[in-house]
Amino acid sequence: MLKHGILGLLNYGSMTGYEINKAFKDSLSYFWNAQTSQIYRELQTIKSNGWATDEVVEQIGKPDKKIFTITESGRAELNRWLVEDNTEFVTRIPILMKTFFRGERSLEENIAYFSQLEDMGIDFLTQFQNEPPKVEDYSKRLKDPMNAVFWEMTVEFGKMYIQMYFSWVNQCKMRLEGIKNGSAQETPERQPN
Amino acid sequence: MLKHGILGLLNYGSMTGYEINKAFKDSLSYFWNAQTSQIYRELQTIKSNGWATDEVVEQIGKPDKKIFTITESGRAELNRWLVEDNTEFVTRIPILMKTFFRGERSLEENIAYFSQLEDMGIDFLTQFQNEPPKVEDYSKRLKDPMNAVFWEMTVEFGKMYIQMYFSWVNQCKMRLEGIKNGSAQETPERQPN
DNA sequence: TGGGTCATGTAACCTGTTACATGATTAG
DNA sequence: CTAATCATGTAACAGGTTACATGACCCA
Repeated sequence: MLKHGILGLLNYGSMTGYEINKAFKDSLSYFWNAQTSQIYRELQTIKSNGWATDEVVEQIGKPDKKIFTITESGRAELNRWLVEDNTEFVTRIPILMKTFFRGERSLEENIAYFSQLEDMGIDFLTQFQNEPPKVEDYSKRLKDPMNAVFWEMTVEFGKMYIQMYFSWVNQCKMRLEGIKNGSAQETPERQPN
Repeated sequence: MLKHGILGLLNYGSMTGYEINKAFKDSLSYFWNAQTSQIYRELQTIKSNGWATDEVVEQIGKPDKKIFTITESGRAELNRWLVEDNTEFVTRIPILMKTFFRGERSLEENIAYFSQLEDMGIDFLTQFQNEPPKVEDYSKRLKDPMNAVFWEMTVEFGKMYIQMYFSWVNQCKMRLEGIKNGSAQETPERQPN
């Protein structure tokens, strides 16, 4: 998956590991985390699979750099992956894993927990609004405006997700507050379907 | 994370690896995939960390089974994890990774792609409605009704997520259909903020 | 006689995380 | 003088995936 993300970026134009890392942070990091070390490792694999070639360029006043260029075989692999029909719907959501077992802690602590989740969402949103995904810079060379349509779609997903997330968090918080204030119908003894 | 999920289940009552696997499929699998082999491996680690003990029980007409029981130290670890404040907001979403690079393919193919995403959502929803998360069975021994509140919250998240997902997919599909039918304002040349 | 349930895993590989390492240039 | 930017990674470990292996019992 990460391999194919890198391949996709290289398809926009030749880049160094450093640039890929930045491009990643500026766009894909909103829904996919990748460590710098992992990117360099994947580049090795990509090269040894023949999906890209590299060229070392010496620089004055700066460290040497290694520019990766996608090959025909790499482009074929990218397209194979794009067309392949195996993406799974289920995504690991760490927040839900924790929420699931929260019955173990006190009511007050759990109300605070949801406030904390709310804060996390706000932090993400702030970051998202201050430094919105900006792949545009990396693809000036790409004349095809269709790419931008898909970038926007992933951004749109992000916006809708955050909105949904906030309403979920608030709903959970309100429910716990209802229980705290002793409204009996909030505790599920025989909840309706 | 998986370790702590298993620990959480063991906290509801002693179980074999087989039962944990089933409990997982019936509840946590809606937001966390785990292979059977992985569960057995994690149980080894859990045991060697002293978070659970095991007891082999011979059976007639059935294979022997190994019942795991959470220890005080395991319960402490579960609570440490629950209280710990390190859950990251960003989740890897494979579907977005693919969508991001879809500009590479044709319009028609991309419209079909979103139909396919829609079908995936429908499949998930069907499965979700036919066999809804049912942890209840595994926790009859737990008198505390508070647990169910949190289980329901994760189910609620799932419902809201699917809804959001469907409206995103349809919105994307409609946008592509708009482009296909030649409405110029859909192609982003200078899109507004 | 064929498929489902019960019940255990191992081995190899791939992917992700954490910690460490180096060092010059440039802008404030 | 200090922090950021540029630019490369390695090593070790943790977590996830795929393939394989075994075998009895029960129900239709």
